[in-house]
Amino acid sequence: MSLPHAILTALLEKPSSGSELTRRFDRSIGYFWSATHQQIYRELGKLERAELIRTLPGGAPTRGQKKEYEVLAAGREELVRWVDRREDPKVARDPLPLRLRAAGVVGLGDLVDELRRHRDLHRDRLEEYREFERRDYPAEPATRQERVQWLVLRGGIDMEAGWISWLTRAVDELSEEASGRGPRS
Amino acid sequence: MSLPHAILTALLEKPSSGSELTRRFDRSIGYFWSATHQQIYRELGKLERAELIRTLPGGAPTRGQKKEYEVLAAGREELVRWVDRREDPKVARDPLPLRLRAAGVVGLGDLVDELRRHRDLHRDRLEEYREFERRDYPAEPATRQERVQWLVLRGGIDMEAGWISWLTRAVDELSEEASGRGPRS
DNA sequence: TGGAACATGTAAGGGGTTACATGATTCA
DNA sequence: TGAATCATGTAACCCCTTACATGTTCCA
Repeated sequence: MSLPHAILTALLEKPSSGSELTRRFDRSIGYFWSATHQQIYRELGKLERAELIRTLPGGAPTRGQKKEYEVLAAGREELVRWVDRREDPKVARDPLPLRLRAAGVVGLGDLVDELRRHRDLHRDRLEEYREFERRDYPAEPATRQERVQWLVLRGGIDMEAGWISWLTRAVDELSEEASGRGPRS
Repeated sequence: MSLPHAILTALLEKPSSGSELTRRFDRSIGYFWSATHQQIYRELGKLERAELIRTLPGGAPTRGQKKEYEVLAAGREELVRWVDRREDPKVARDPLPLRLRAAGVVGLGDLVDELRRHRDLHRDRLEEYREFERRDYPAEPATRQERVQWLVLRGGIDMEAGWISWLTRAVDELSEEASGRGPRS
């Protein structure tokens, strides 16, 4: 039940249409959640039927026209309840370590190359996040909202750095084994 | 499509029944994937119908009796294909940073306490993983399978350490704000 | 005016979560 | 023999993913 609350948060930060929300999920919210436009439109419909959000007056009723939404008081109250809820951490879910473990049984194949590729993709993402940080938080943030958004961004940065560190070690140890000629790359 | 392959891996490592698999998922495989017994039984049925696994001869046909499965050649081949597949990294999905971001808009409430609670839970899990490491890998592992399993475990350890580091920083910065009296705890 | 890009929406299929059900085993 | 536990299994619901569909706006 995180998507509706992520949408409520985004709409409180700034009233938006479905396509704008999709773009914002690809960017700042995407550090820890992703959503396709289909999910977002379906969820917007649900939230509107539940009277937690409404379309801004003057919204076009037809298909293909932008429809802007804003959060109603009931929506904000629901979000407060969600923030204050006690909820245990979920186990991370990532196929790559699983594939590595499978490779321990059936052989490495080209998996070390795949690990290198992932390491490089994470490096790219890390660089992108660091660029966001330089651009959006050049100085100590003033408001609580900015400080919290910065914290979340640094969570994304730490996460990417962690992956890179682990993948580097894995590539290092496994390429020794694969080649017998010492680490590559 | 990771669960069936996680099950194939586990069964190759050691033929097991559904309940045994459930316990093994709670332990070593669970660093990066979790599954309930319902998921596992459903998936075992699918894998058996697809003739990727079979019940060991002498398995009891009735309900309530243990049924041990082993992997067939086709199952191993499917696992090899999965390991060699090229698949991009997924975005992490975690509600806690989202809740933090929501708190930036609607107010912190008791969220800092919740962050402390999560930090402590991650500390417990980290300690548990480190205990596994001490117990299961006291010396340099000899086989590829052991080295890979150790790498996966260290991935879990790194991940937990990353969470603890981030949560500590978040608690530190936000408790200053919440109290105005400097960091607590 | 016609094609490309944009915006919203529908539908199908699969995985995950939760609640519940049934047979077997164990043991007081 | 009856309750507790174990092992397997069924069912319902919701979210996520992918493919596809329809209307609008922009612009060469």
